[in-house]
Amino acid sequence: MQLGKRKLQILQAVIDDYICSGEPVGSRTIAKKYGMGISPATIRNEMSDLEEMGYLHQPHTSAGRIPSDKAYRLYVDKLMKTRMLTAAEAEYIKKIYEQRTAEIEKVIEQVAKVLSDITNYTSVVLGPQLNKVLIKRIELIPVDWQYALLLVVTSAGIIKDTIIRIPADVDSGYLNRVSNMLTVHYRNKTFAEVDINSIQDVQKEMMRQKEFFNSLVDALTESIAQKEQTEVYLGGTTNIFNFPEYRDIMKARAFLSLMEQKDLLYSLLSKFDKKGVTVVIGTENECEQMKECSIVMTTYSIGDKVLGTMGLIGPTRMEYSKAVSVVRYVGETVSKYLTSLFEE
Amino acid sequence: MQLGKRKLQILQAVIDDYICSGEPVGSRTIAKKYGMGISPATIRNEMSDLEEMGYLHQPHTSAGRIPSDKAYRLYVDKLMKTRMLTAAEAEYIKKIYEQRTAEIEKVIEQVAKVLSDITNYTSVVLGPQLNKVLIKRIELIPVDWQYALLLVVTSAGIIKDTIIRIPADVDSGYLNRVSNMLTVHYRNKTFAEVDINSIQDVQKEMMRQKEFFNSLVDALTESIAQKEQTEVYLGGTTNIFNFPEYRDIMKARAFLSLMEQKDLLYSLLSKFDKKGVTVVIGTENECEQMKECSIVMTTYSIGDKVLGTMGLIGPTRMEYSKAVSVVRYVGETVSKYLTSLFEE
DNA sequence: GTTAGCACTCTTAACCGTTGAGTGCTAATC
DNA sequence: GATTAGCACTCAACGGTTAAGAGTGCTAAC
Repeated sequence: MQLGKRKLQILQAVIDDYICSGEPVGSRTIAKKYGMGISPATIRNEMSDLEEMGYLHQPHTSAGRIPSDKAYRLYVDKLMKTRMLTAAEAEYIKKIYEQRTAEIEKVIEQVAKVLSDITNYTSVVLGPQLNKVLIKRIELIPVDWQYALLLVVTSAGIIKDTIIRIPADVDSGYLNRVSNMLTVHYRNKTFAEVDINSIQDVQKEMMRQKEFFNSLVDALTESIAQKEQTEVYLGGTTNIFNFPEYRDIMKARAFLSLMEQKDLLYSLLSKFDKKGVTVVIGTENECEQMKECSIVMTTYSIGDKVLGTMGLIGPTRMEYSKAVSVVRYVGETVSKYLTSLFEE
Repeated sequence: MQLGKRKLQILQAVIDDYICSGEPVGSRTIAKKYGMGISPATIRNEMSDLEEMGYLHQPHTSAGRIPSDKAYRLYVDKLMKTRMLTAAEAEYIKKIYEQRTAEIEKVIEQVAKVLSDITNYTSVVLGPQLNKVLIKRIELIPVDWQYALLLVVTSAGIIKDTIIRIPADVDSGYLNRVSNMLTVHYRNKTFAEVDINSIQDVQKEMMRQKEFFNSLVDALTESIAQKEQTEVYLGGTTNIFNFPEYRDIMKARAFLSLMEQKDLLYSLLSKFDKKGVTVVIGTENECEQMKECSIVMTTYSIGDKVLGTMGLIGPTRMEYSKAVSVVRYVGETVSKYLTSLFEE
């Protein structure tokens, strides 16, 4: 069976209505609200066809219809009208850049807040992925006789700092020499290329403090691993309570528990690293607990290096047009902002 | 009317039972479970007295009794048996110190997680309050031609770092001189003493870069303000769903929204800065939204300088003995750990 | 002072008819 | 042949009634 123009119109009407009401949509409602000069009976016939084709389904015999994930997919790909941001939205988004901070983490944090505030969905932003940036300088700064600060400056302006213990008999001249050596060695490499073997090369050159070098290696590798894992910023997690489908305590709980599992979120979202906006609808999600949610995601970058992922999570009956336009706009402007900050 | 020994026994039985069941406790239950050789009828009489005295109340005529906040207060102050930690609990708490990190924030984060995991309540830990530590050194480290890292090393080993913009014509020698000057000026002062006026003294000495100095002042003051406000670490926020009294979606939502308001939490909890464990029960809370919750809090310190606050939030029918013993133990051991790390 | 007995209260769960929204089918209409 | 009015049918939701159960308070006996 073909999807004629009228079927598409009706499908769109059902989706639009369901997205905003959350209640199954009946033929009468469509005839009245989206009146296109046909009677409820005709609409019923069409809807029956649409159900057979897998675009709609009924929760029970005497209820209206609900769009399936397949319908949302069609909607997002073909039917949806791209929506412009309102002036108020654009204005609100500017908040991100107002503080003019040079710390990428602060920007990201603000992005999470703004995304969820504007859309009333839950926002997730992954921190910059270190494996995609280049190391520019490594520095060891003595803090006191016991500790030093290990500073890694990258091409994205990200400064990864860890405090490490230093042996008592190490002086700042020595730390300086080590810093220089590390910098020479790793300049313009990625974190992935910083492997232990190559560090042992350096170690050979600097036999004097074997033990110290080991702890340095530990700190470097651990700090990379750590950062890679868990930098997940959330916004508006309690927004989920706005949706009647989450009135059920068990569902709300499952959702919020999922949001607490940062590592799971990270592994789910870090996959989407292609540019542009990606929409994952309900059962398209691989993760079992997300089968009733949709994700609208994009990436952010400095220049053309993709740094991380940002997006929205909500029920499958999401206002896709709004979500997509907001996510796209924020993703693009954040990338521009970061590029202007860090790209020479 | 006096609280005789038997009344206390009965009150304790009601509290114990209610804490673990969450259901109003009837006279029969007490006679059976906590049998002290008296009949339900006698217990009824005693309970009636206890109600008159304000220790118990009934949700409705034909229901059992529920302890009032006054009863919990008595329980916590007099009745409660101090409980030892189990071996498993003590073992689990060791996790905090295993990573042997020298970063206080990492420790705090781990504390929040461990507290909530062990107790199944929601944990709140306030980050170290900068106004209580002494500045040891201020350093400006050039990152690239545009940015420098402003590093403040304190007596608590806390390193506050902010990236600031520097003018193009500033060289590293100049930054060094400024660092030294700031360090000399502020060594052994608290953040509260770093005020703009005194900074302007320094500015006079360093007229060459007025503009730069202003941005430095901004960065310093803002970074202090920022840190003071919002360093709140949470653990186990969804634990609240374990309690039947939070089956009600509106209650759960109110609780979780409260937990999202970090600044409110901060202002609520930062008041408790005396040593030892503090318990605030239900309506004893000043904050309206917390009138149905209890807080069990303590402080953590380095040496004898109190740094911050940590604790648990749960329903008023909290397992106080467990909560208090866990919070006390964690507070003490964390303080010891931090002291061993940072105190010379 | 304590307790058995009993009437009373109030919540909770189950049951059941009613209502209303919405469908699918059929037959008439355009 | 597509469209539509009409109608019987289905099913969730709502409200009212009832029965069960938990617990009390009171009274009278121990």
